[in-house]
Amino acid sequence: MPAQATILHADLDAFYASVEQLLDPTLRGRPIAVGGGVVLAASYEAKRFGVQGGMSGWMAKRLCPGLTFVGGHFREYQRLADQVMEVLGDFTPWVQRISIDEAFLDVTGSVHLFGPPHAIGTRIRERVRDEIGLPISVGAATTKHLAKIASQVAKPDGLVVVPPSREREFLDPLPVSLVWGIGPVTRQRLAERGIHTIGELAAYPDQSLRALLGRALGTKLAAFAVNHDERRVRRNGRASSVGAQSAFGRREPDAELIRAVLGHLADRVAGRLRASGRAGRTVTVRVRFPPLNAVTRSSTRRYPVSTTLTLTEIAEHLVHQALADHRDRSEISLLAVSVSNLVGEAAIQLELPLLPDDAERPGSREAVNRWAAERSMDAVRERFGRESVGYASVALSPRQSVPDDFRALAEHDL
DNA sequence: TCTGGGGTCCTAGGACCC
DNA sequence: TCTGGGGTCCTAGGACCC
Repeated sequence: MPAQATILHADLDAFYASVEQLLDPTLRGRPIAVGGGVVLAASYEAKRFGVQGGMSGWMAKRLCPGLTFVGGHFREYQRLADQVMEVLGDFTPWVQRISIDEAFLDVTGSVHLFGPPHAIGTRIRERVRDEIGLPISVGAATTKHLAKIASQVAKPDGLVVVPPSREREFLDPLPVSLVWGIGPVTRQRLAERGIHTIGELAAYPDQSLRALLGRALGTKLAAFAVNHDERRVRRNGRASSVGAQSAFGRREPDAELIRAVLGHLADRVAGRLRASGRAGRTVTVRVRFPPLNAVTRSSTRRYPVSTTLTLTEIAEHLVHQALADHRDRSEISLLAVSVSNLVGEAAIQLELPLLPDDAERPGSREAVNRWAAERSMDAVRERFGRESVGYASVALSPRQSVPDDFRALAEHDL
């Protein structure tokens, strides 16, 4: 029984951009960005100029005048990433995919088949390069967290193995921002205390850390500092919430706009819920007021929701509530709808007495009608495509909106 | 020319129950 | 007839991740 686990973190490099360069050889070696109005991904050649994901297109162009924007081949991203995950699965059944382009592998039991961590990492990188044509970085260590840091250090296109005896030596000089869970706000808060490196973080008293960052994060970081970290690689579970959002620039929040956008969002969300046989009791909306302040309103229902019409009505009510609380704001720039507190099919199909006609109550005539109408619409769409029937997609500055195929990449399994 | 979209987890206060 | 403590659920906001 091995006392120590061996965990790998495999992470495709500048994934979307690498796929574009794979598909079109004339793009190789050049600074490119996937996207347009906003940068969804940048190649390493572009990153050298400071171009980053999430950045607006004009800003990226200003940093890197030679930048080429390419339209996304979103289906290809999914297909190629799935192929990579299959390769990973050849080395161990213990693969935890954490996003489209990265995964943890527990290879503790694979060492007798494939050799030490360094050999496994090397073999994975060769196979992904030879069989799929993409660069991938790999980190290896005794915990997930450390393996992930190692792969970040390995990038681009590298392999870093942290031997168990040299963990402190490896970690201490690294910036705290490499620690999972430390973002800009926490990094700033730590910097104000003179903490910049992981070594300095480790030396900081646990109590003070908790006082500074709150119980959960403080405890987590304290545990991390002494390497008492979560190391179990779980296989992937199901999502616990489903949502959709749409940004549309500054608009006056008139009732018509709100109904149109929410109808569209609710359609996406409820459609995915029905497709996976789930429904959720809590409906949350988010309203963003320019430039970036957002408020949320939520409502937990007695019965789980999965029809577009019901979800739209609830969301509309919540949005109007939020707007009423912020009458001073004359414009909004984003609406979001999400459903949580999910339950499975069995819990949805409750038979209840058919008394008052409440659209949210399972078994009521109205609920059955809605459900049936939308299920038949789902069926038509399945055969003839999403656009064939149903809620007209909202014609809001279409150049700003992101294609459905791109949205699908970010969806978690329901 | 301002900043996309899909998620998870934590905190804090209040309601309510035992 | 005042007080207490714990647990659970809900709501709103926020940090963070990819």
